[in-house]
Amino acid sequence: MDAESHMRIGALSRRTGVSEWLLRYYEEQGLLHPQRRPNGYRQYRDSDVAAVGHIRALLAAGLPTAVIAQVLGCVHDVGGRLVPEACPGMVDHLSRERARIADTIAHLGAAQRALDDLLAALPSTADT
DNA sequence: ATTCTAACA
DNA sequence: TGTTAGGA
Repeated sequence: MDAESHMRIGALSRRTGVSEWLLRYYEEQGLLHPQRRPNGYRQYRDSDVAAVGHIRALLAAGLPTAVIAQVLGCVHDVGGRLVPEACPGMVDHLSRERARIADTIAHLGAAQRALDDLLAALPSTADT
């Protein structure tokens, strides 16, 4: 019932929907560490399919690749779930990152309201 | 056919 | 980013 436990870049690309180009980029950034075959081809493990999913999730969270590399090293995959593992400060670091984003949103909201006030006070636009 | 690295218009 | 060259 087990699918191929190893695959080359093309197969991983199809299984994840992530381009080969991006897959190589992830490796450059230290997010994936495929083994190499004698011929130099990258050999990915079945678990890399899930790993790519995690990478995309972390990327969607706005984390820089350097941080993602750290996080991946502090996490243990249990049935698709990311479980923190012996890396004190990681969850805290992520929480502070979250707080920083909330702060940025607050500032943007204030800027938006200020612009709304400005626009409301401006003469109506009647061009033609 | 597939992948690899490197380099270019 | 893409693409192409030149190999293995």
